[in-house]
Amino acid sequence: MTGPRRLILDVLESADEYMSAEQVYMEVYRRHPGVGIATVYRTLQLLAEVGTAQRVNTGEGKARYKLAPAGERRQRVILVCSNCSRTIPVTDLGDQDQQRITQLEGSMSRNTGFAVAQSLVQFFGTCAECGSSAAGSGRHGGPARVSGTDTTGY
Amino acid sequence: MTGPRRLILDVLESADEYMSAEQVYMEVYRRHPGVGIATVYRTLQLLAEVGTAQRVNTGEGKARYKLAPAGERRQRVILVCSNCSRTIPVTDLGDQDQQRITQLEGSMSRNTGFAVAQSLVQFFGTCAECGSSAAGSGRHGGPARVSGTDTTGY
DNA sequence: ACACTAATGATAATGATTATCACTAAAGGT
DNA sequence: ACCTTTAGTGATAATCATTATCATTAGTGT
Repeated sequence: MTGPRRLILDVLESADEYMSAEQVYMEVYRRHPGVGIATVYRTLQLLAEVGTAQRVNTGEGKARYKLAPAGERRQRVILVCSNCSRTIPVTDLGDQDQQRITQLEGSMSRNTGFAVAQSLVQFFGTCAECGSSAAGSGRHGGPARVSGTDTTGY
Repeated sequence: MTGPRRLILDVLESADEYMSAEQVYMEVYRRHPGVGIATVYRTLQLLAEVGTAQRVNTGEGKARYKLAPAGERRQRVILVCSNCSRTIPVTDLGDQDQQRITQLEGSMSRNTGFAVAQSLVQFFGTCAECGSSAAGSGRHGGPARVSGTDTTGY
């Protein structure tokens, strides 16, 4: 664990949204100029391989990274706002929702023989802020919590 | 509807998997050299905008396209094999599975205020062929059907 | 035939990512 | 301490997918 790597890890730790490599680099640069962007890319790739970071592709033409939650989450759910292009990780998925994904996984495995190792569920649409505040293209909010008791089952 | 566009559409029609822009171009070229790759990109983008084609990002660093099914499917499920890198669209999702996704959408909307317009569920893992045949990196099979009565509910 | 527009093909330009390469710092052996 | 090896680094060139540019062409209506 070298200096630059530690720094990049810290930057990821202090973020709650998915960050692009460039965003990571800018923050790294702000805290300690002199670290090359190549190292950022290398380290992000390394972290993703090792499983420390998660990598997603939201369709912007670049990858985004986030620190993997402690409990080794195989199932990731993210909301991608088509308006402000925020990428909101759903950090605390409710039991019911988690089960739904697990059931989907089982269904795939059963019906197609595909052995699922990881799941990525992406919802595209309009985030709460963009939905209420007419339009605009601002930047706002934090990660989403979705747990809670889902009495309706819907 | 011009010649090149017709041709590109035909190519997409005759494929059952998601194709990269380059794959489309190669097939277009095979059938009728002279069509530029720029036109392929332009047309794919157009088709995706209009909703005729679906565009997904599997994490390879390039987009893949497939003709959108007739019934305007908002919910897409694809299996991405980490071994042979096949991208298998799940064309015929069972009612139960479809409902599960709809329920997930509802859950998001209810808990975070995010208005879901489209869903993309990606499962990463090992496809049946790669799973059984030890390893290797071949190319095989067609699209997956997942309907059928799911008695276990799992 | 004539002007007008949308579409095309070739190619340059861009943006994200990866590869190369010389250099440094840490680690090990002697 | 000295030499060797190795992993990691920063700068930068190279690559890959995609988009923009631009002159040319194919239609279309007059």
